[in-house]
Amino acid sequence: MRRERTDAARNRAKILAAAEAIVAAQGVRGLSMAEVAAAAGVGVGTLYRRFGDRSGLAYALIDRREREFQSAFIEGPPPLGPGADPAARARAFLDALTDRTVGQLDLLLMAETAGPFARFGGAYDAYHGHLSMLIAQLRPDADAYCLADALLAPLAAPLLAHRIRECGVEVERVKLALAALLDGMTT
Amino acid sequence: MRRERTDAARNRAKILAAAEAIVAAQGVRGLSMAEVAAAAGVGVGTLYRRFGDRSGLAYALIDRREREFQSAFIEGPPPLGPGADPAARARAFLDALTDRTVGQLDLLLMAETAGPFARFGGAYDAYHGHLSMLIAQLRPDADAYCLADALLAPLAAPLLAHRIRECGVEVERVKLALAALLDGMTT
DNA sequence: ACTCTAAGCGGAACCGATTCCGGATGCAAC
DNA sequence: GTTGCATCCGGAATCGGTTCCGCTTAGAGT
Repeated sequence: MRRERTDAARNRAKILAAAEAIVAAQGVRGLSMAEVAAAAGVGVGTLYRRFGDRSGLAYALIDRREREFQSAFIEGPPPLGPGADPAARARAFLDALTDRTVGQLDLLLMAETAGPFARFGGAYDAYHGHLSMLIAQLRPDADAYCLADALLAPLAAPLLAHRIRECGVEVERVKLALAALLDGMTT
Repeated sequence: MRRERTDAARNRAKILAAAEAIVAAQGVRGLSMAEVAAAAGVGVGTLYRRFGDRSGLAYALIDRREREFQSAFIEGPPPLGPGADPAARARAFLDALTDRTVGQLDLLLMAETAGPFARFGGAYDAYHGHLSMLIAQLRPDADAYCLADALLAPLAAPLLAHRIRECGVEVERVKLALAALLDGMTT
């Protein structure tokens, strides 16, 4: 694994900047690979080598925006970070994850085209690992691995988008329902 | 809403039969709109008028296969159908739904490309309505609507496919985890 | 400074989903 | 049996993601 060539790094930055600008101007719908390439002044091949595919590009944009969230629950202050008791941390984590998911809904919808795991795997695994650790502390006898999936699944972008945008469900209700499940599990 | 024209009905049947045959012969991967149209002896436009898009076609194939499941939990014998207590029905329902989801994984993956709701809405709504009714009986004070979503979400095809195929998780574990959540909710 | 090579580049070509629209056809009314 | 027309049909054209491959270049070694 050697260092990225300087021209490659420059192109990566140009592409991300161009993509960010297009999303800001036209929304996620307008984010076509050809257009991003043209705006960044590179060939489409370059986008694909760098990001794999359209979801990969979306994921890179998301990743950039939430680097700090990822570290907040790993090493930040309580209740998200270490220090609080596991139940409070889990609750805070699910609440925070709900908010950031709602905040990035369009990009997530685009990134999850091929399922949440194709490229989004990295971040999902981080969330899953964190939550299953907390659950294991709460209920050492339970299948923390599967339970973590079950608590994370309701935050899938397509479901949230549908309920919030089409059905008028409030974000708070979603948080409360998850918290209720978590409580039930703890008891 | 008038009756479907006879040539249209005939074409619908030819298309479904051709699609079924292609899936049987080459799997879901080989199911391209152009190929289905050619095999059915119709134009691609006909596929789109009938089924809307690729997911719509996949959904039609699924729907055809599980008509009986849909009625089993509405009017069949207990524990799935009416007669058993709500907790047992909910448990049986989730178990059965898990099995049929795993059984149709490839088609579901194809159908859910644009989120589980674009076209899959009909069936999802049926499941959701049924489960929330049961939950409302168990916990009249809870937000049955959101809780039903939360229990159904872990059965999303992309997640199940990933866990079962890539991570080697057993179907039974998934069922047990869901049952545990349900128990916690009931208590 | 020069050479060599792995890494990177651009954009044409490809592929499959989706749209469009002029022409054909079922069928209900007469 | 004929007519009127809403519905349906076919397939060419479009559109955008993805792949491919011959050319270019950064940068390590000499």
